[in-house]
Amino acid sequence: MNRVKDYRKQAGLTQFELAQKVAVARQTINLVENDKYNPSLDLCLRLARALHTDLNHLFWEA
Amino acid sequence: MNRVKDYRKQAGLTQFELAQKVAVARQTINLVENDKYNPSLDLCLRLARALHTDLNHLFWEA
DNA sequence: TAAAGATGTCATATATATCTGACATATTAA
DNA sequence: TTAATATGTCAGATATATATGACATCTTTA
Repeated sequence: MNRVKDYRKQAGLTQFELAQKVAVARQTINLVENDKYNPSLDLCLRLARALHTDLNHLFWEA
Repeated sequence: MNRVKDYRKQAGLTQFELAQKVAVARQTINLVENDKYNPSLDLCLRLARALHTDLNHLFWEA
């Protein structure tokens, strides 16, 4: 239950546009948003920067 | 340049003990601490919980 | 000292993240 | 309604995270 989709929509980006920003395939964004797998830390960092937030906001639940 | 080693030492754990807590091999902890590769988000989350901290403290640099 | 424990590293094997290409459906715009 | 765009998903291929076993070095303790 990460917050990638929320932050992406708030940024007005499509899955494809976000994928380009972080240099992965669109399918990868789709799978991450739907918790279909487990992204690498490096991808998580790129997502957080592309969405102007940080790791905790995207992926941490207290 | 993550902070896993700092938090592990502060917790008084060896690489082997931390590895057991998060259910990976000792070598995996060693490689993560020395930035030899790119752990999965799931492992990052387990490390953060085992070390009583969060993703940003372990892996985020402003 | 010597022995035990901790760490760094290698080589090989396996599981899985990620890619490419494709197609179906849903949503939005002409 | 049609055309274009966005999303969800599948199958097959490749790259890489992680495991296992082993060994060397360094540090700590008996």
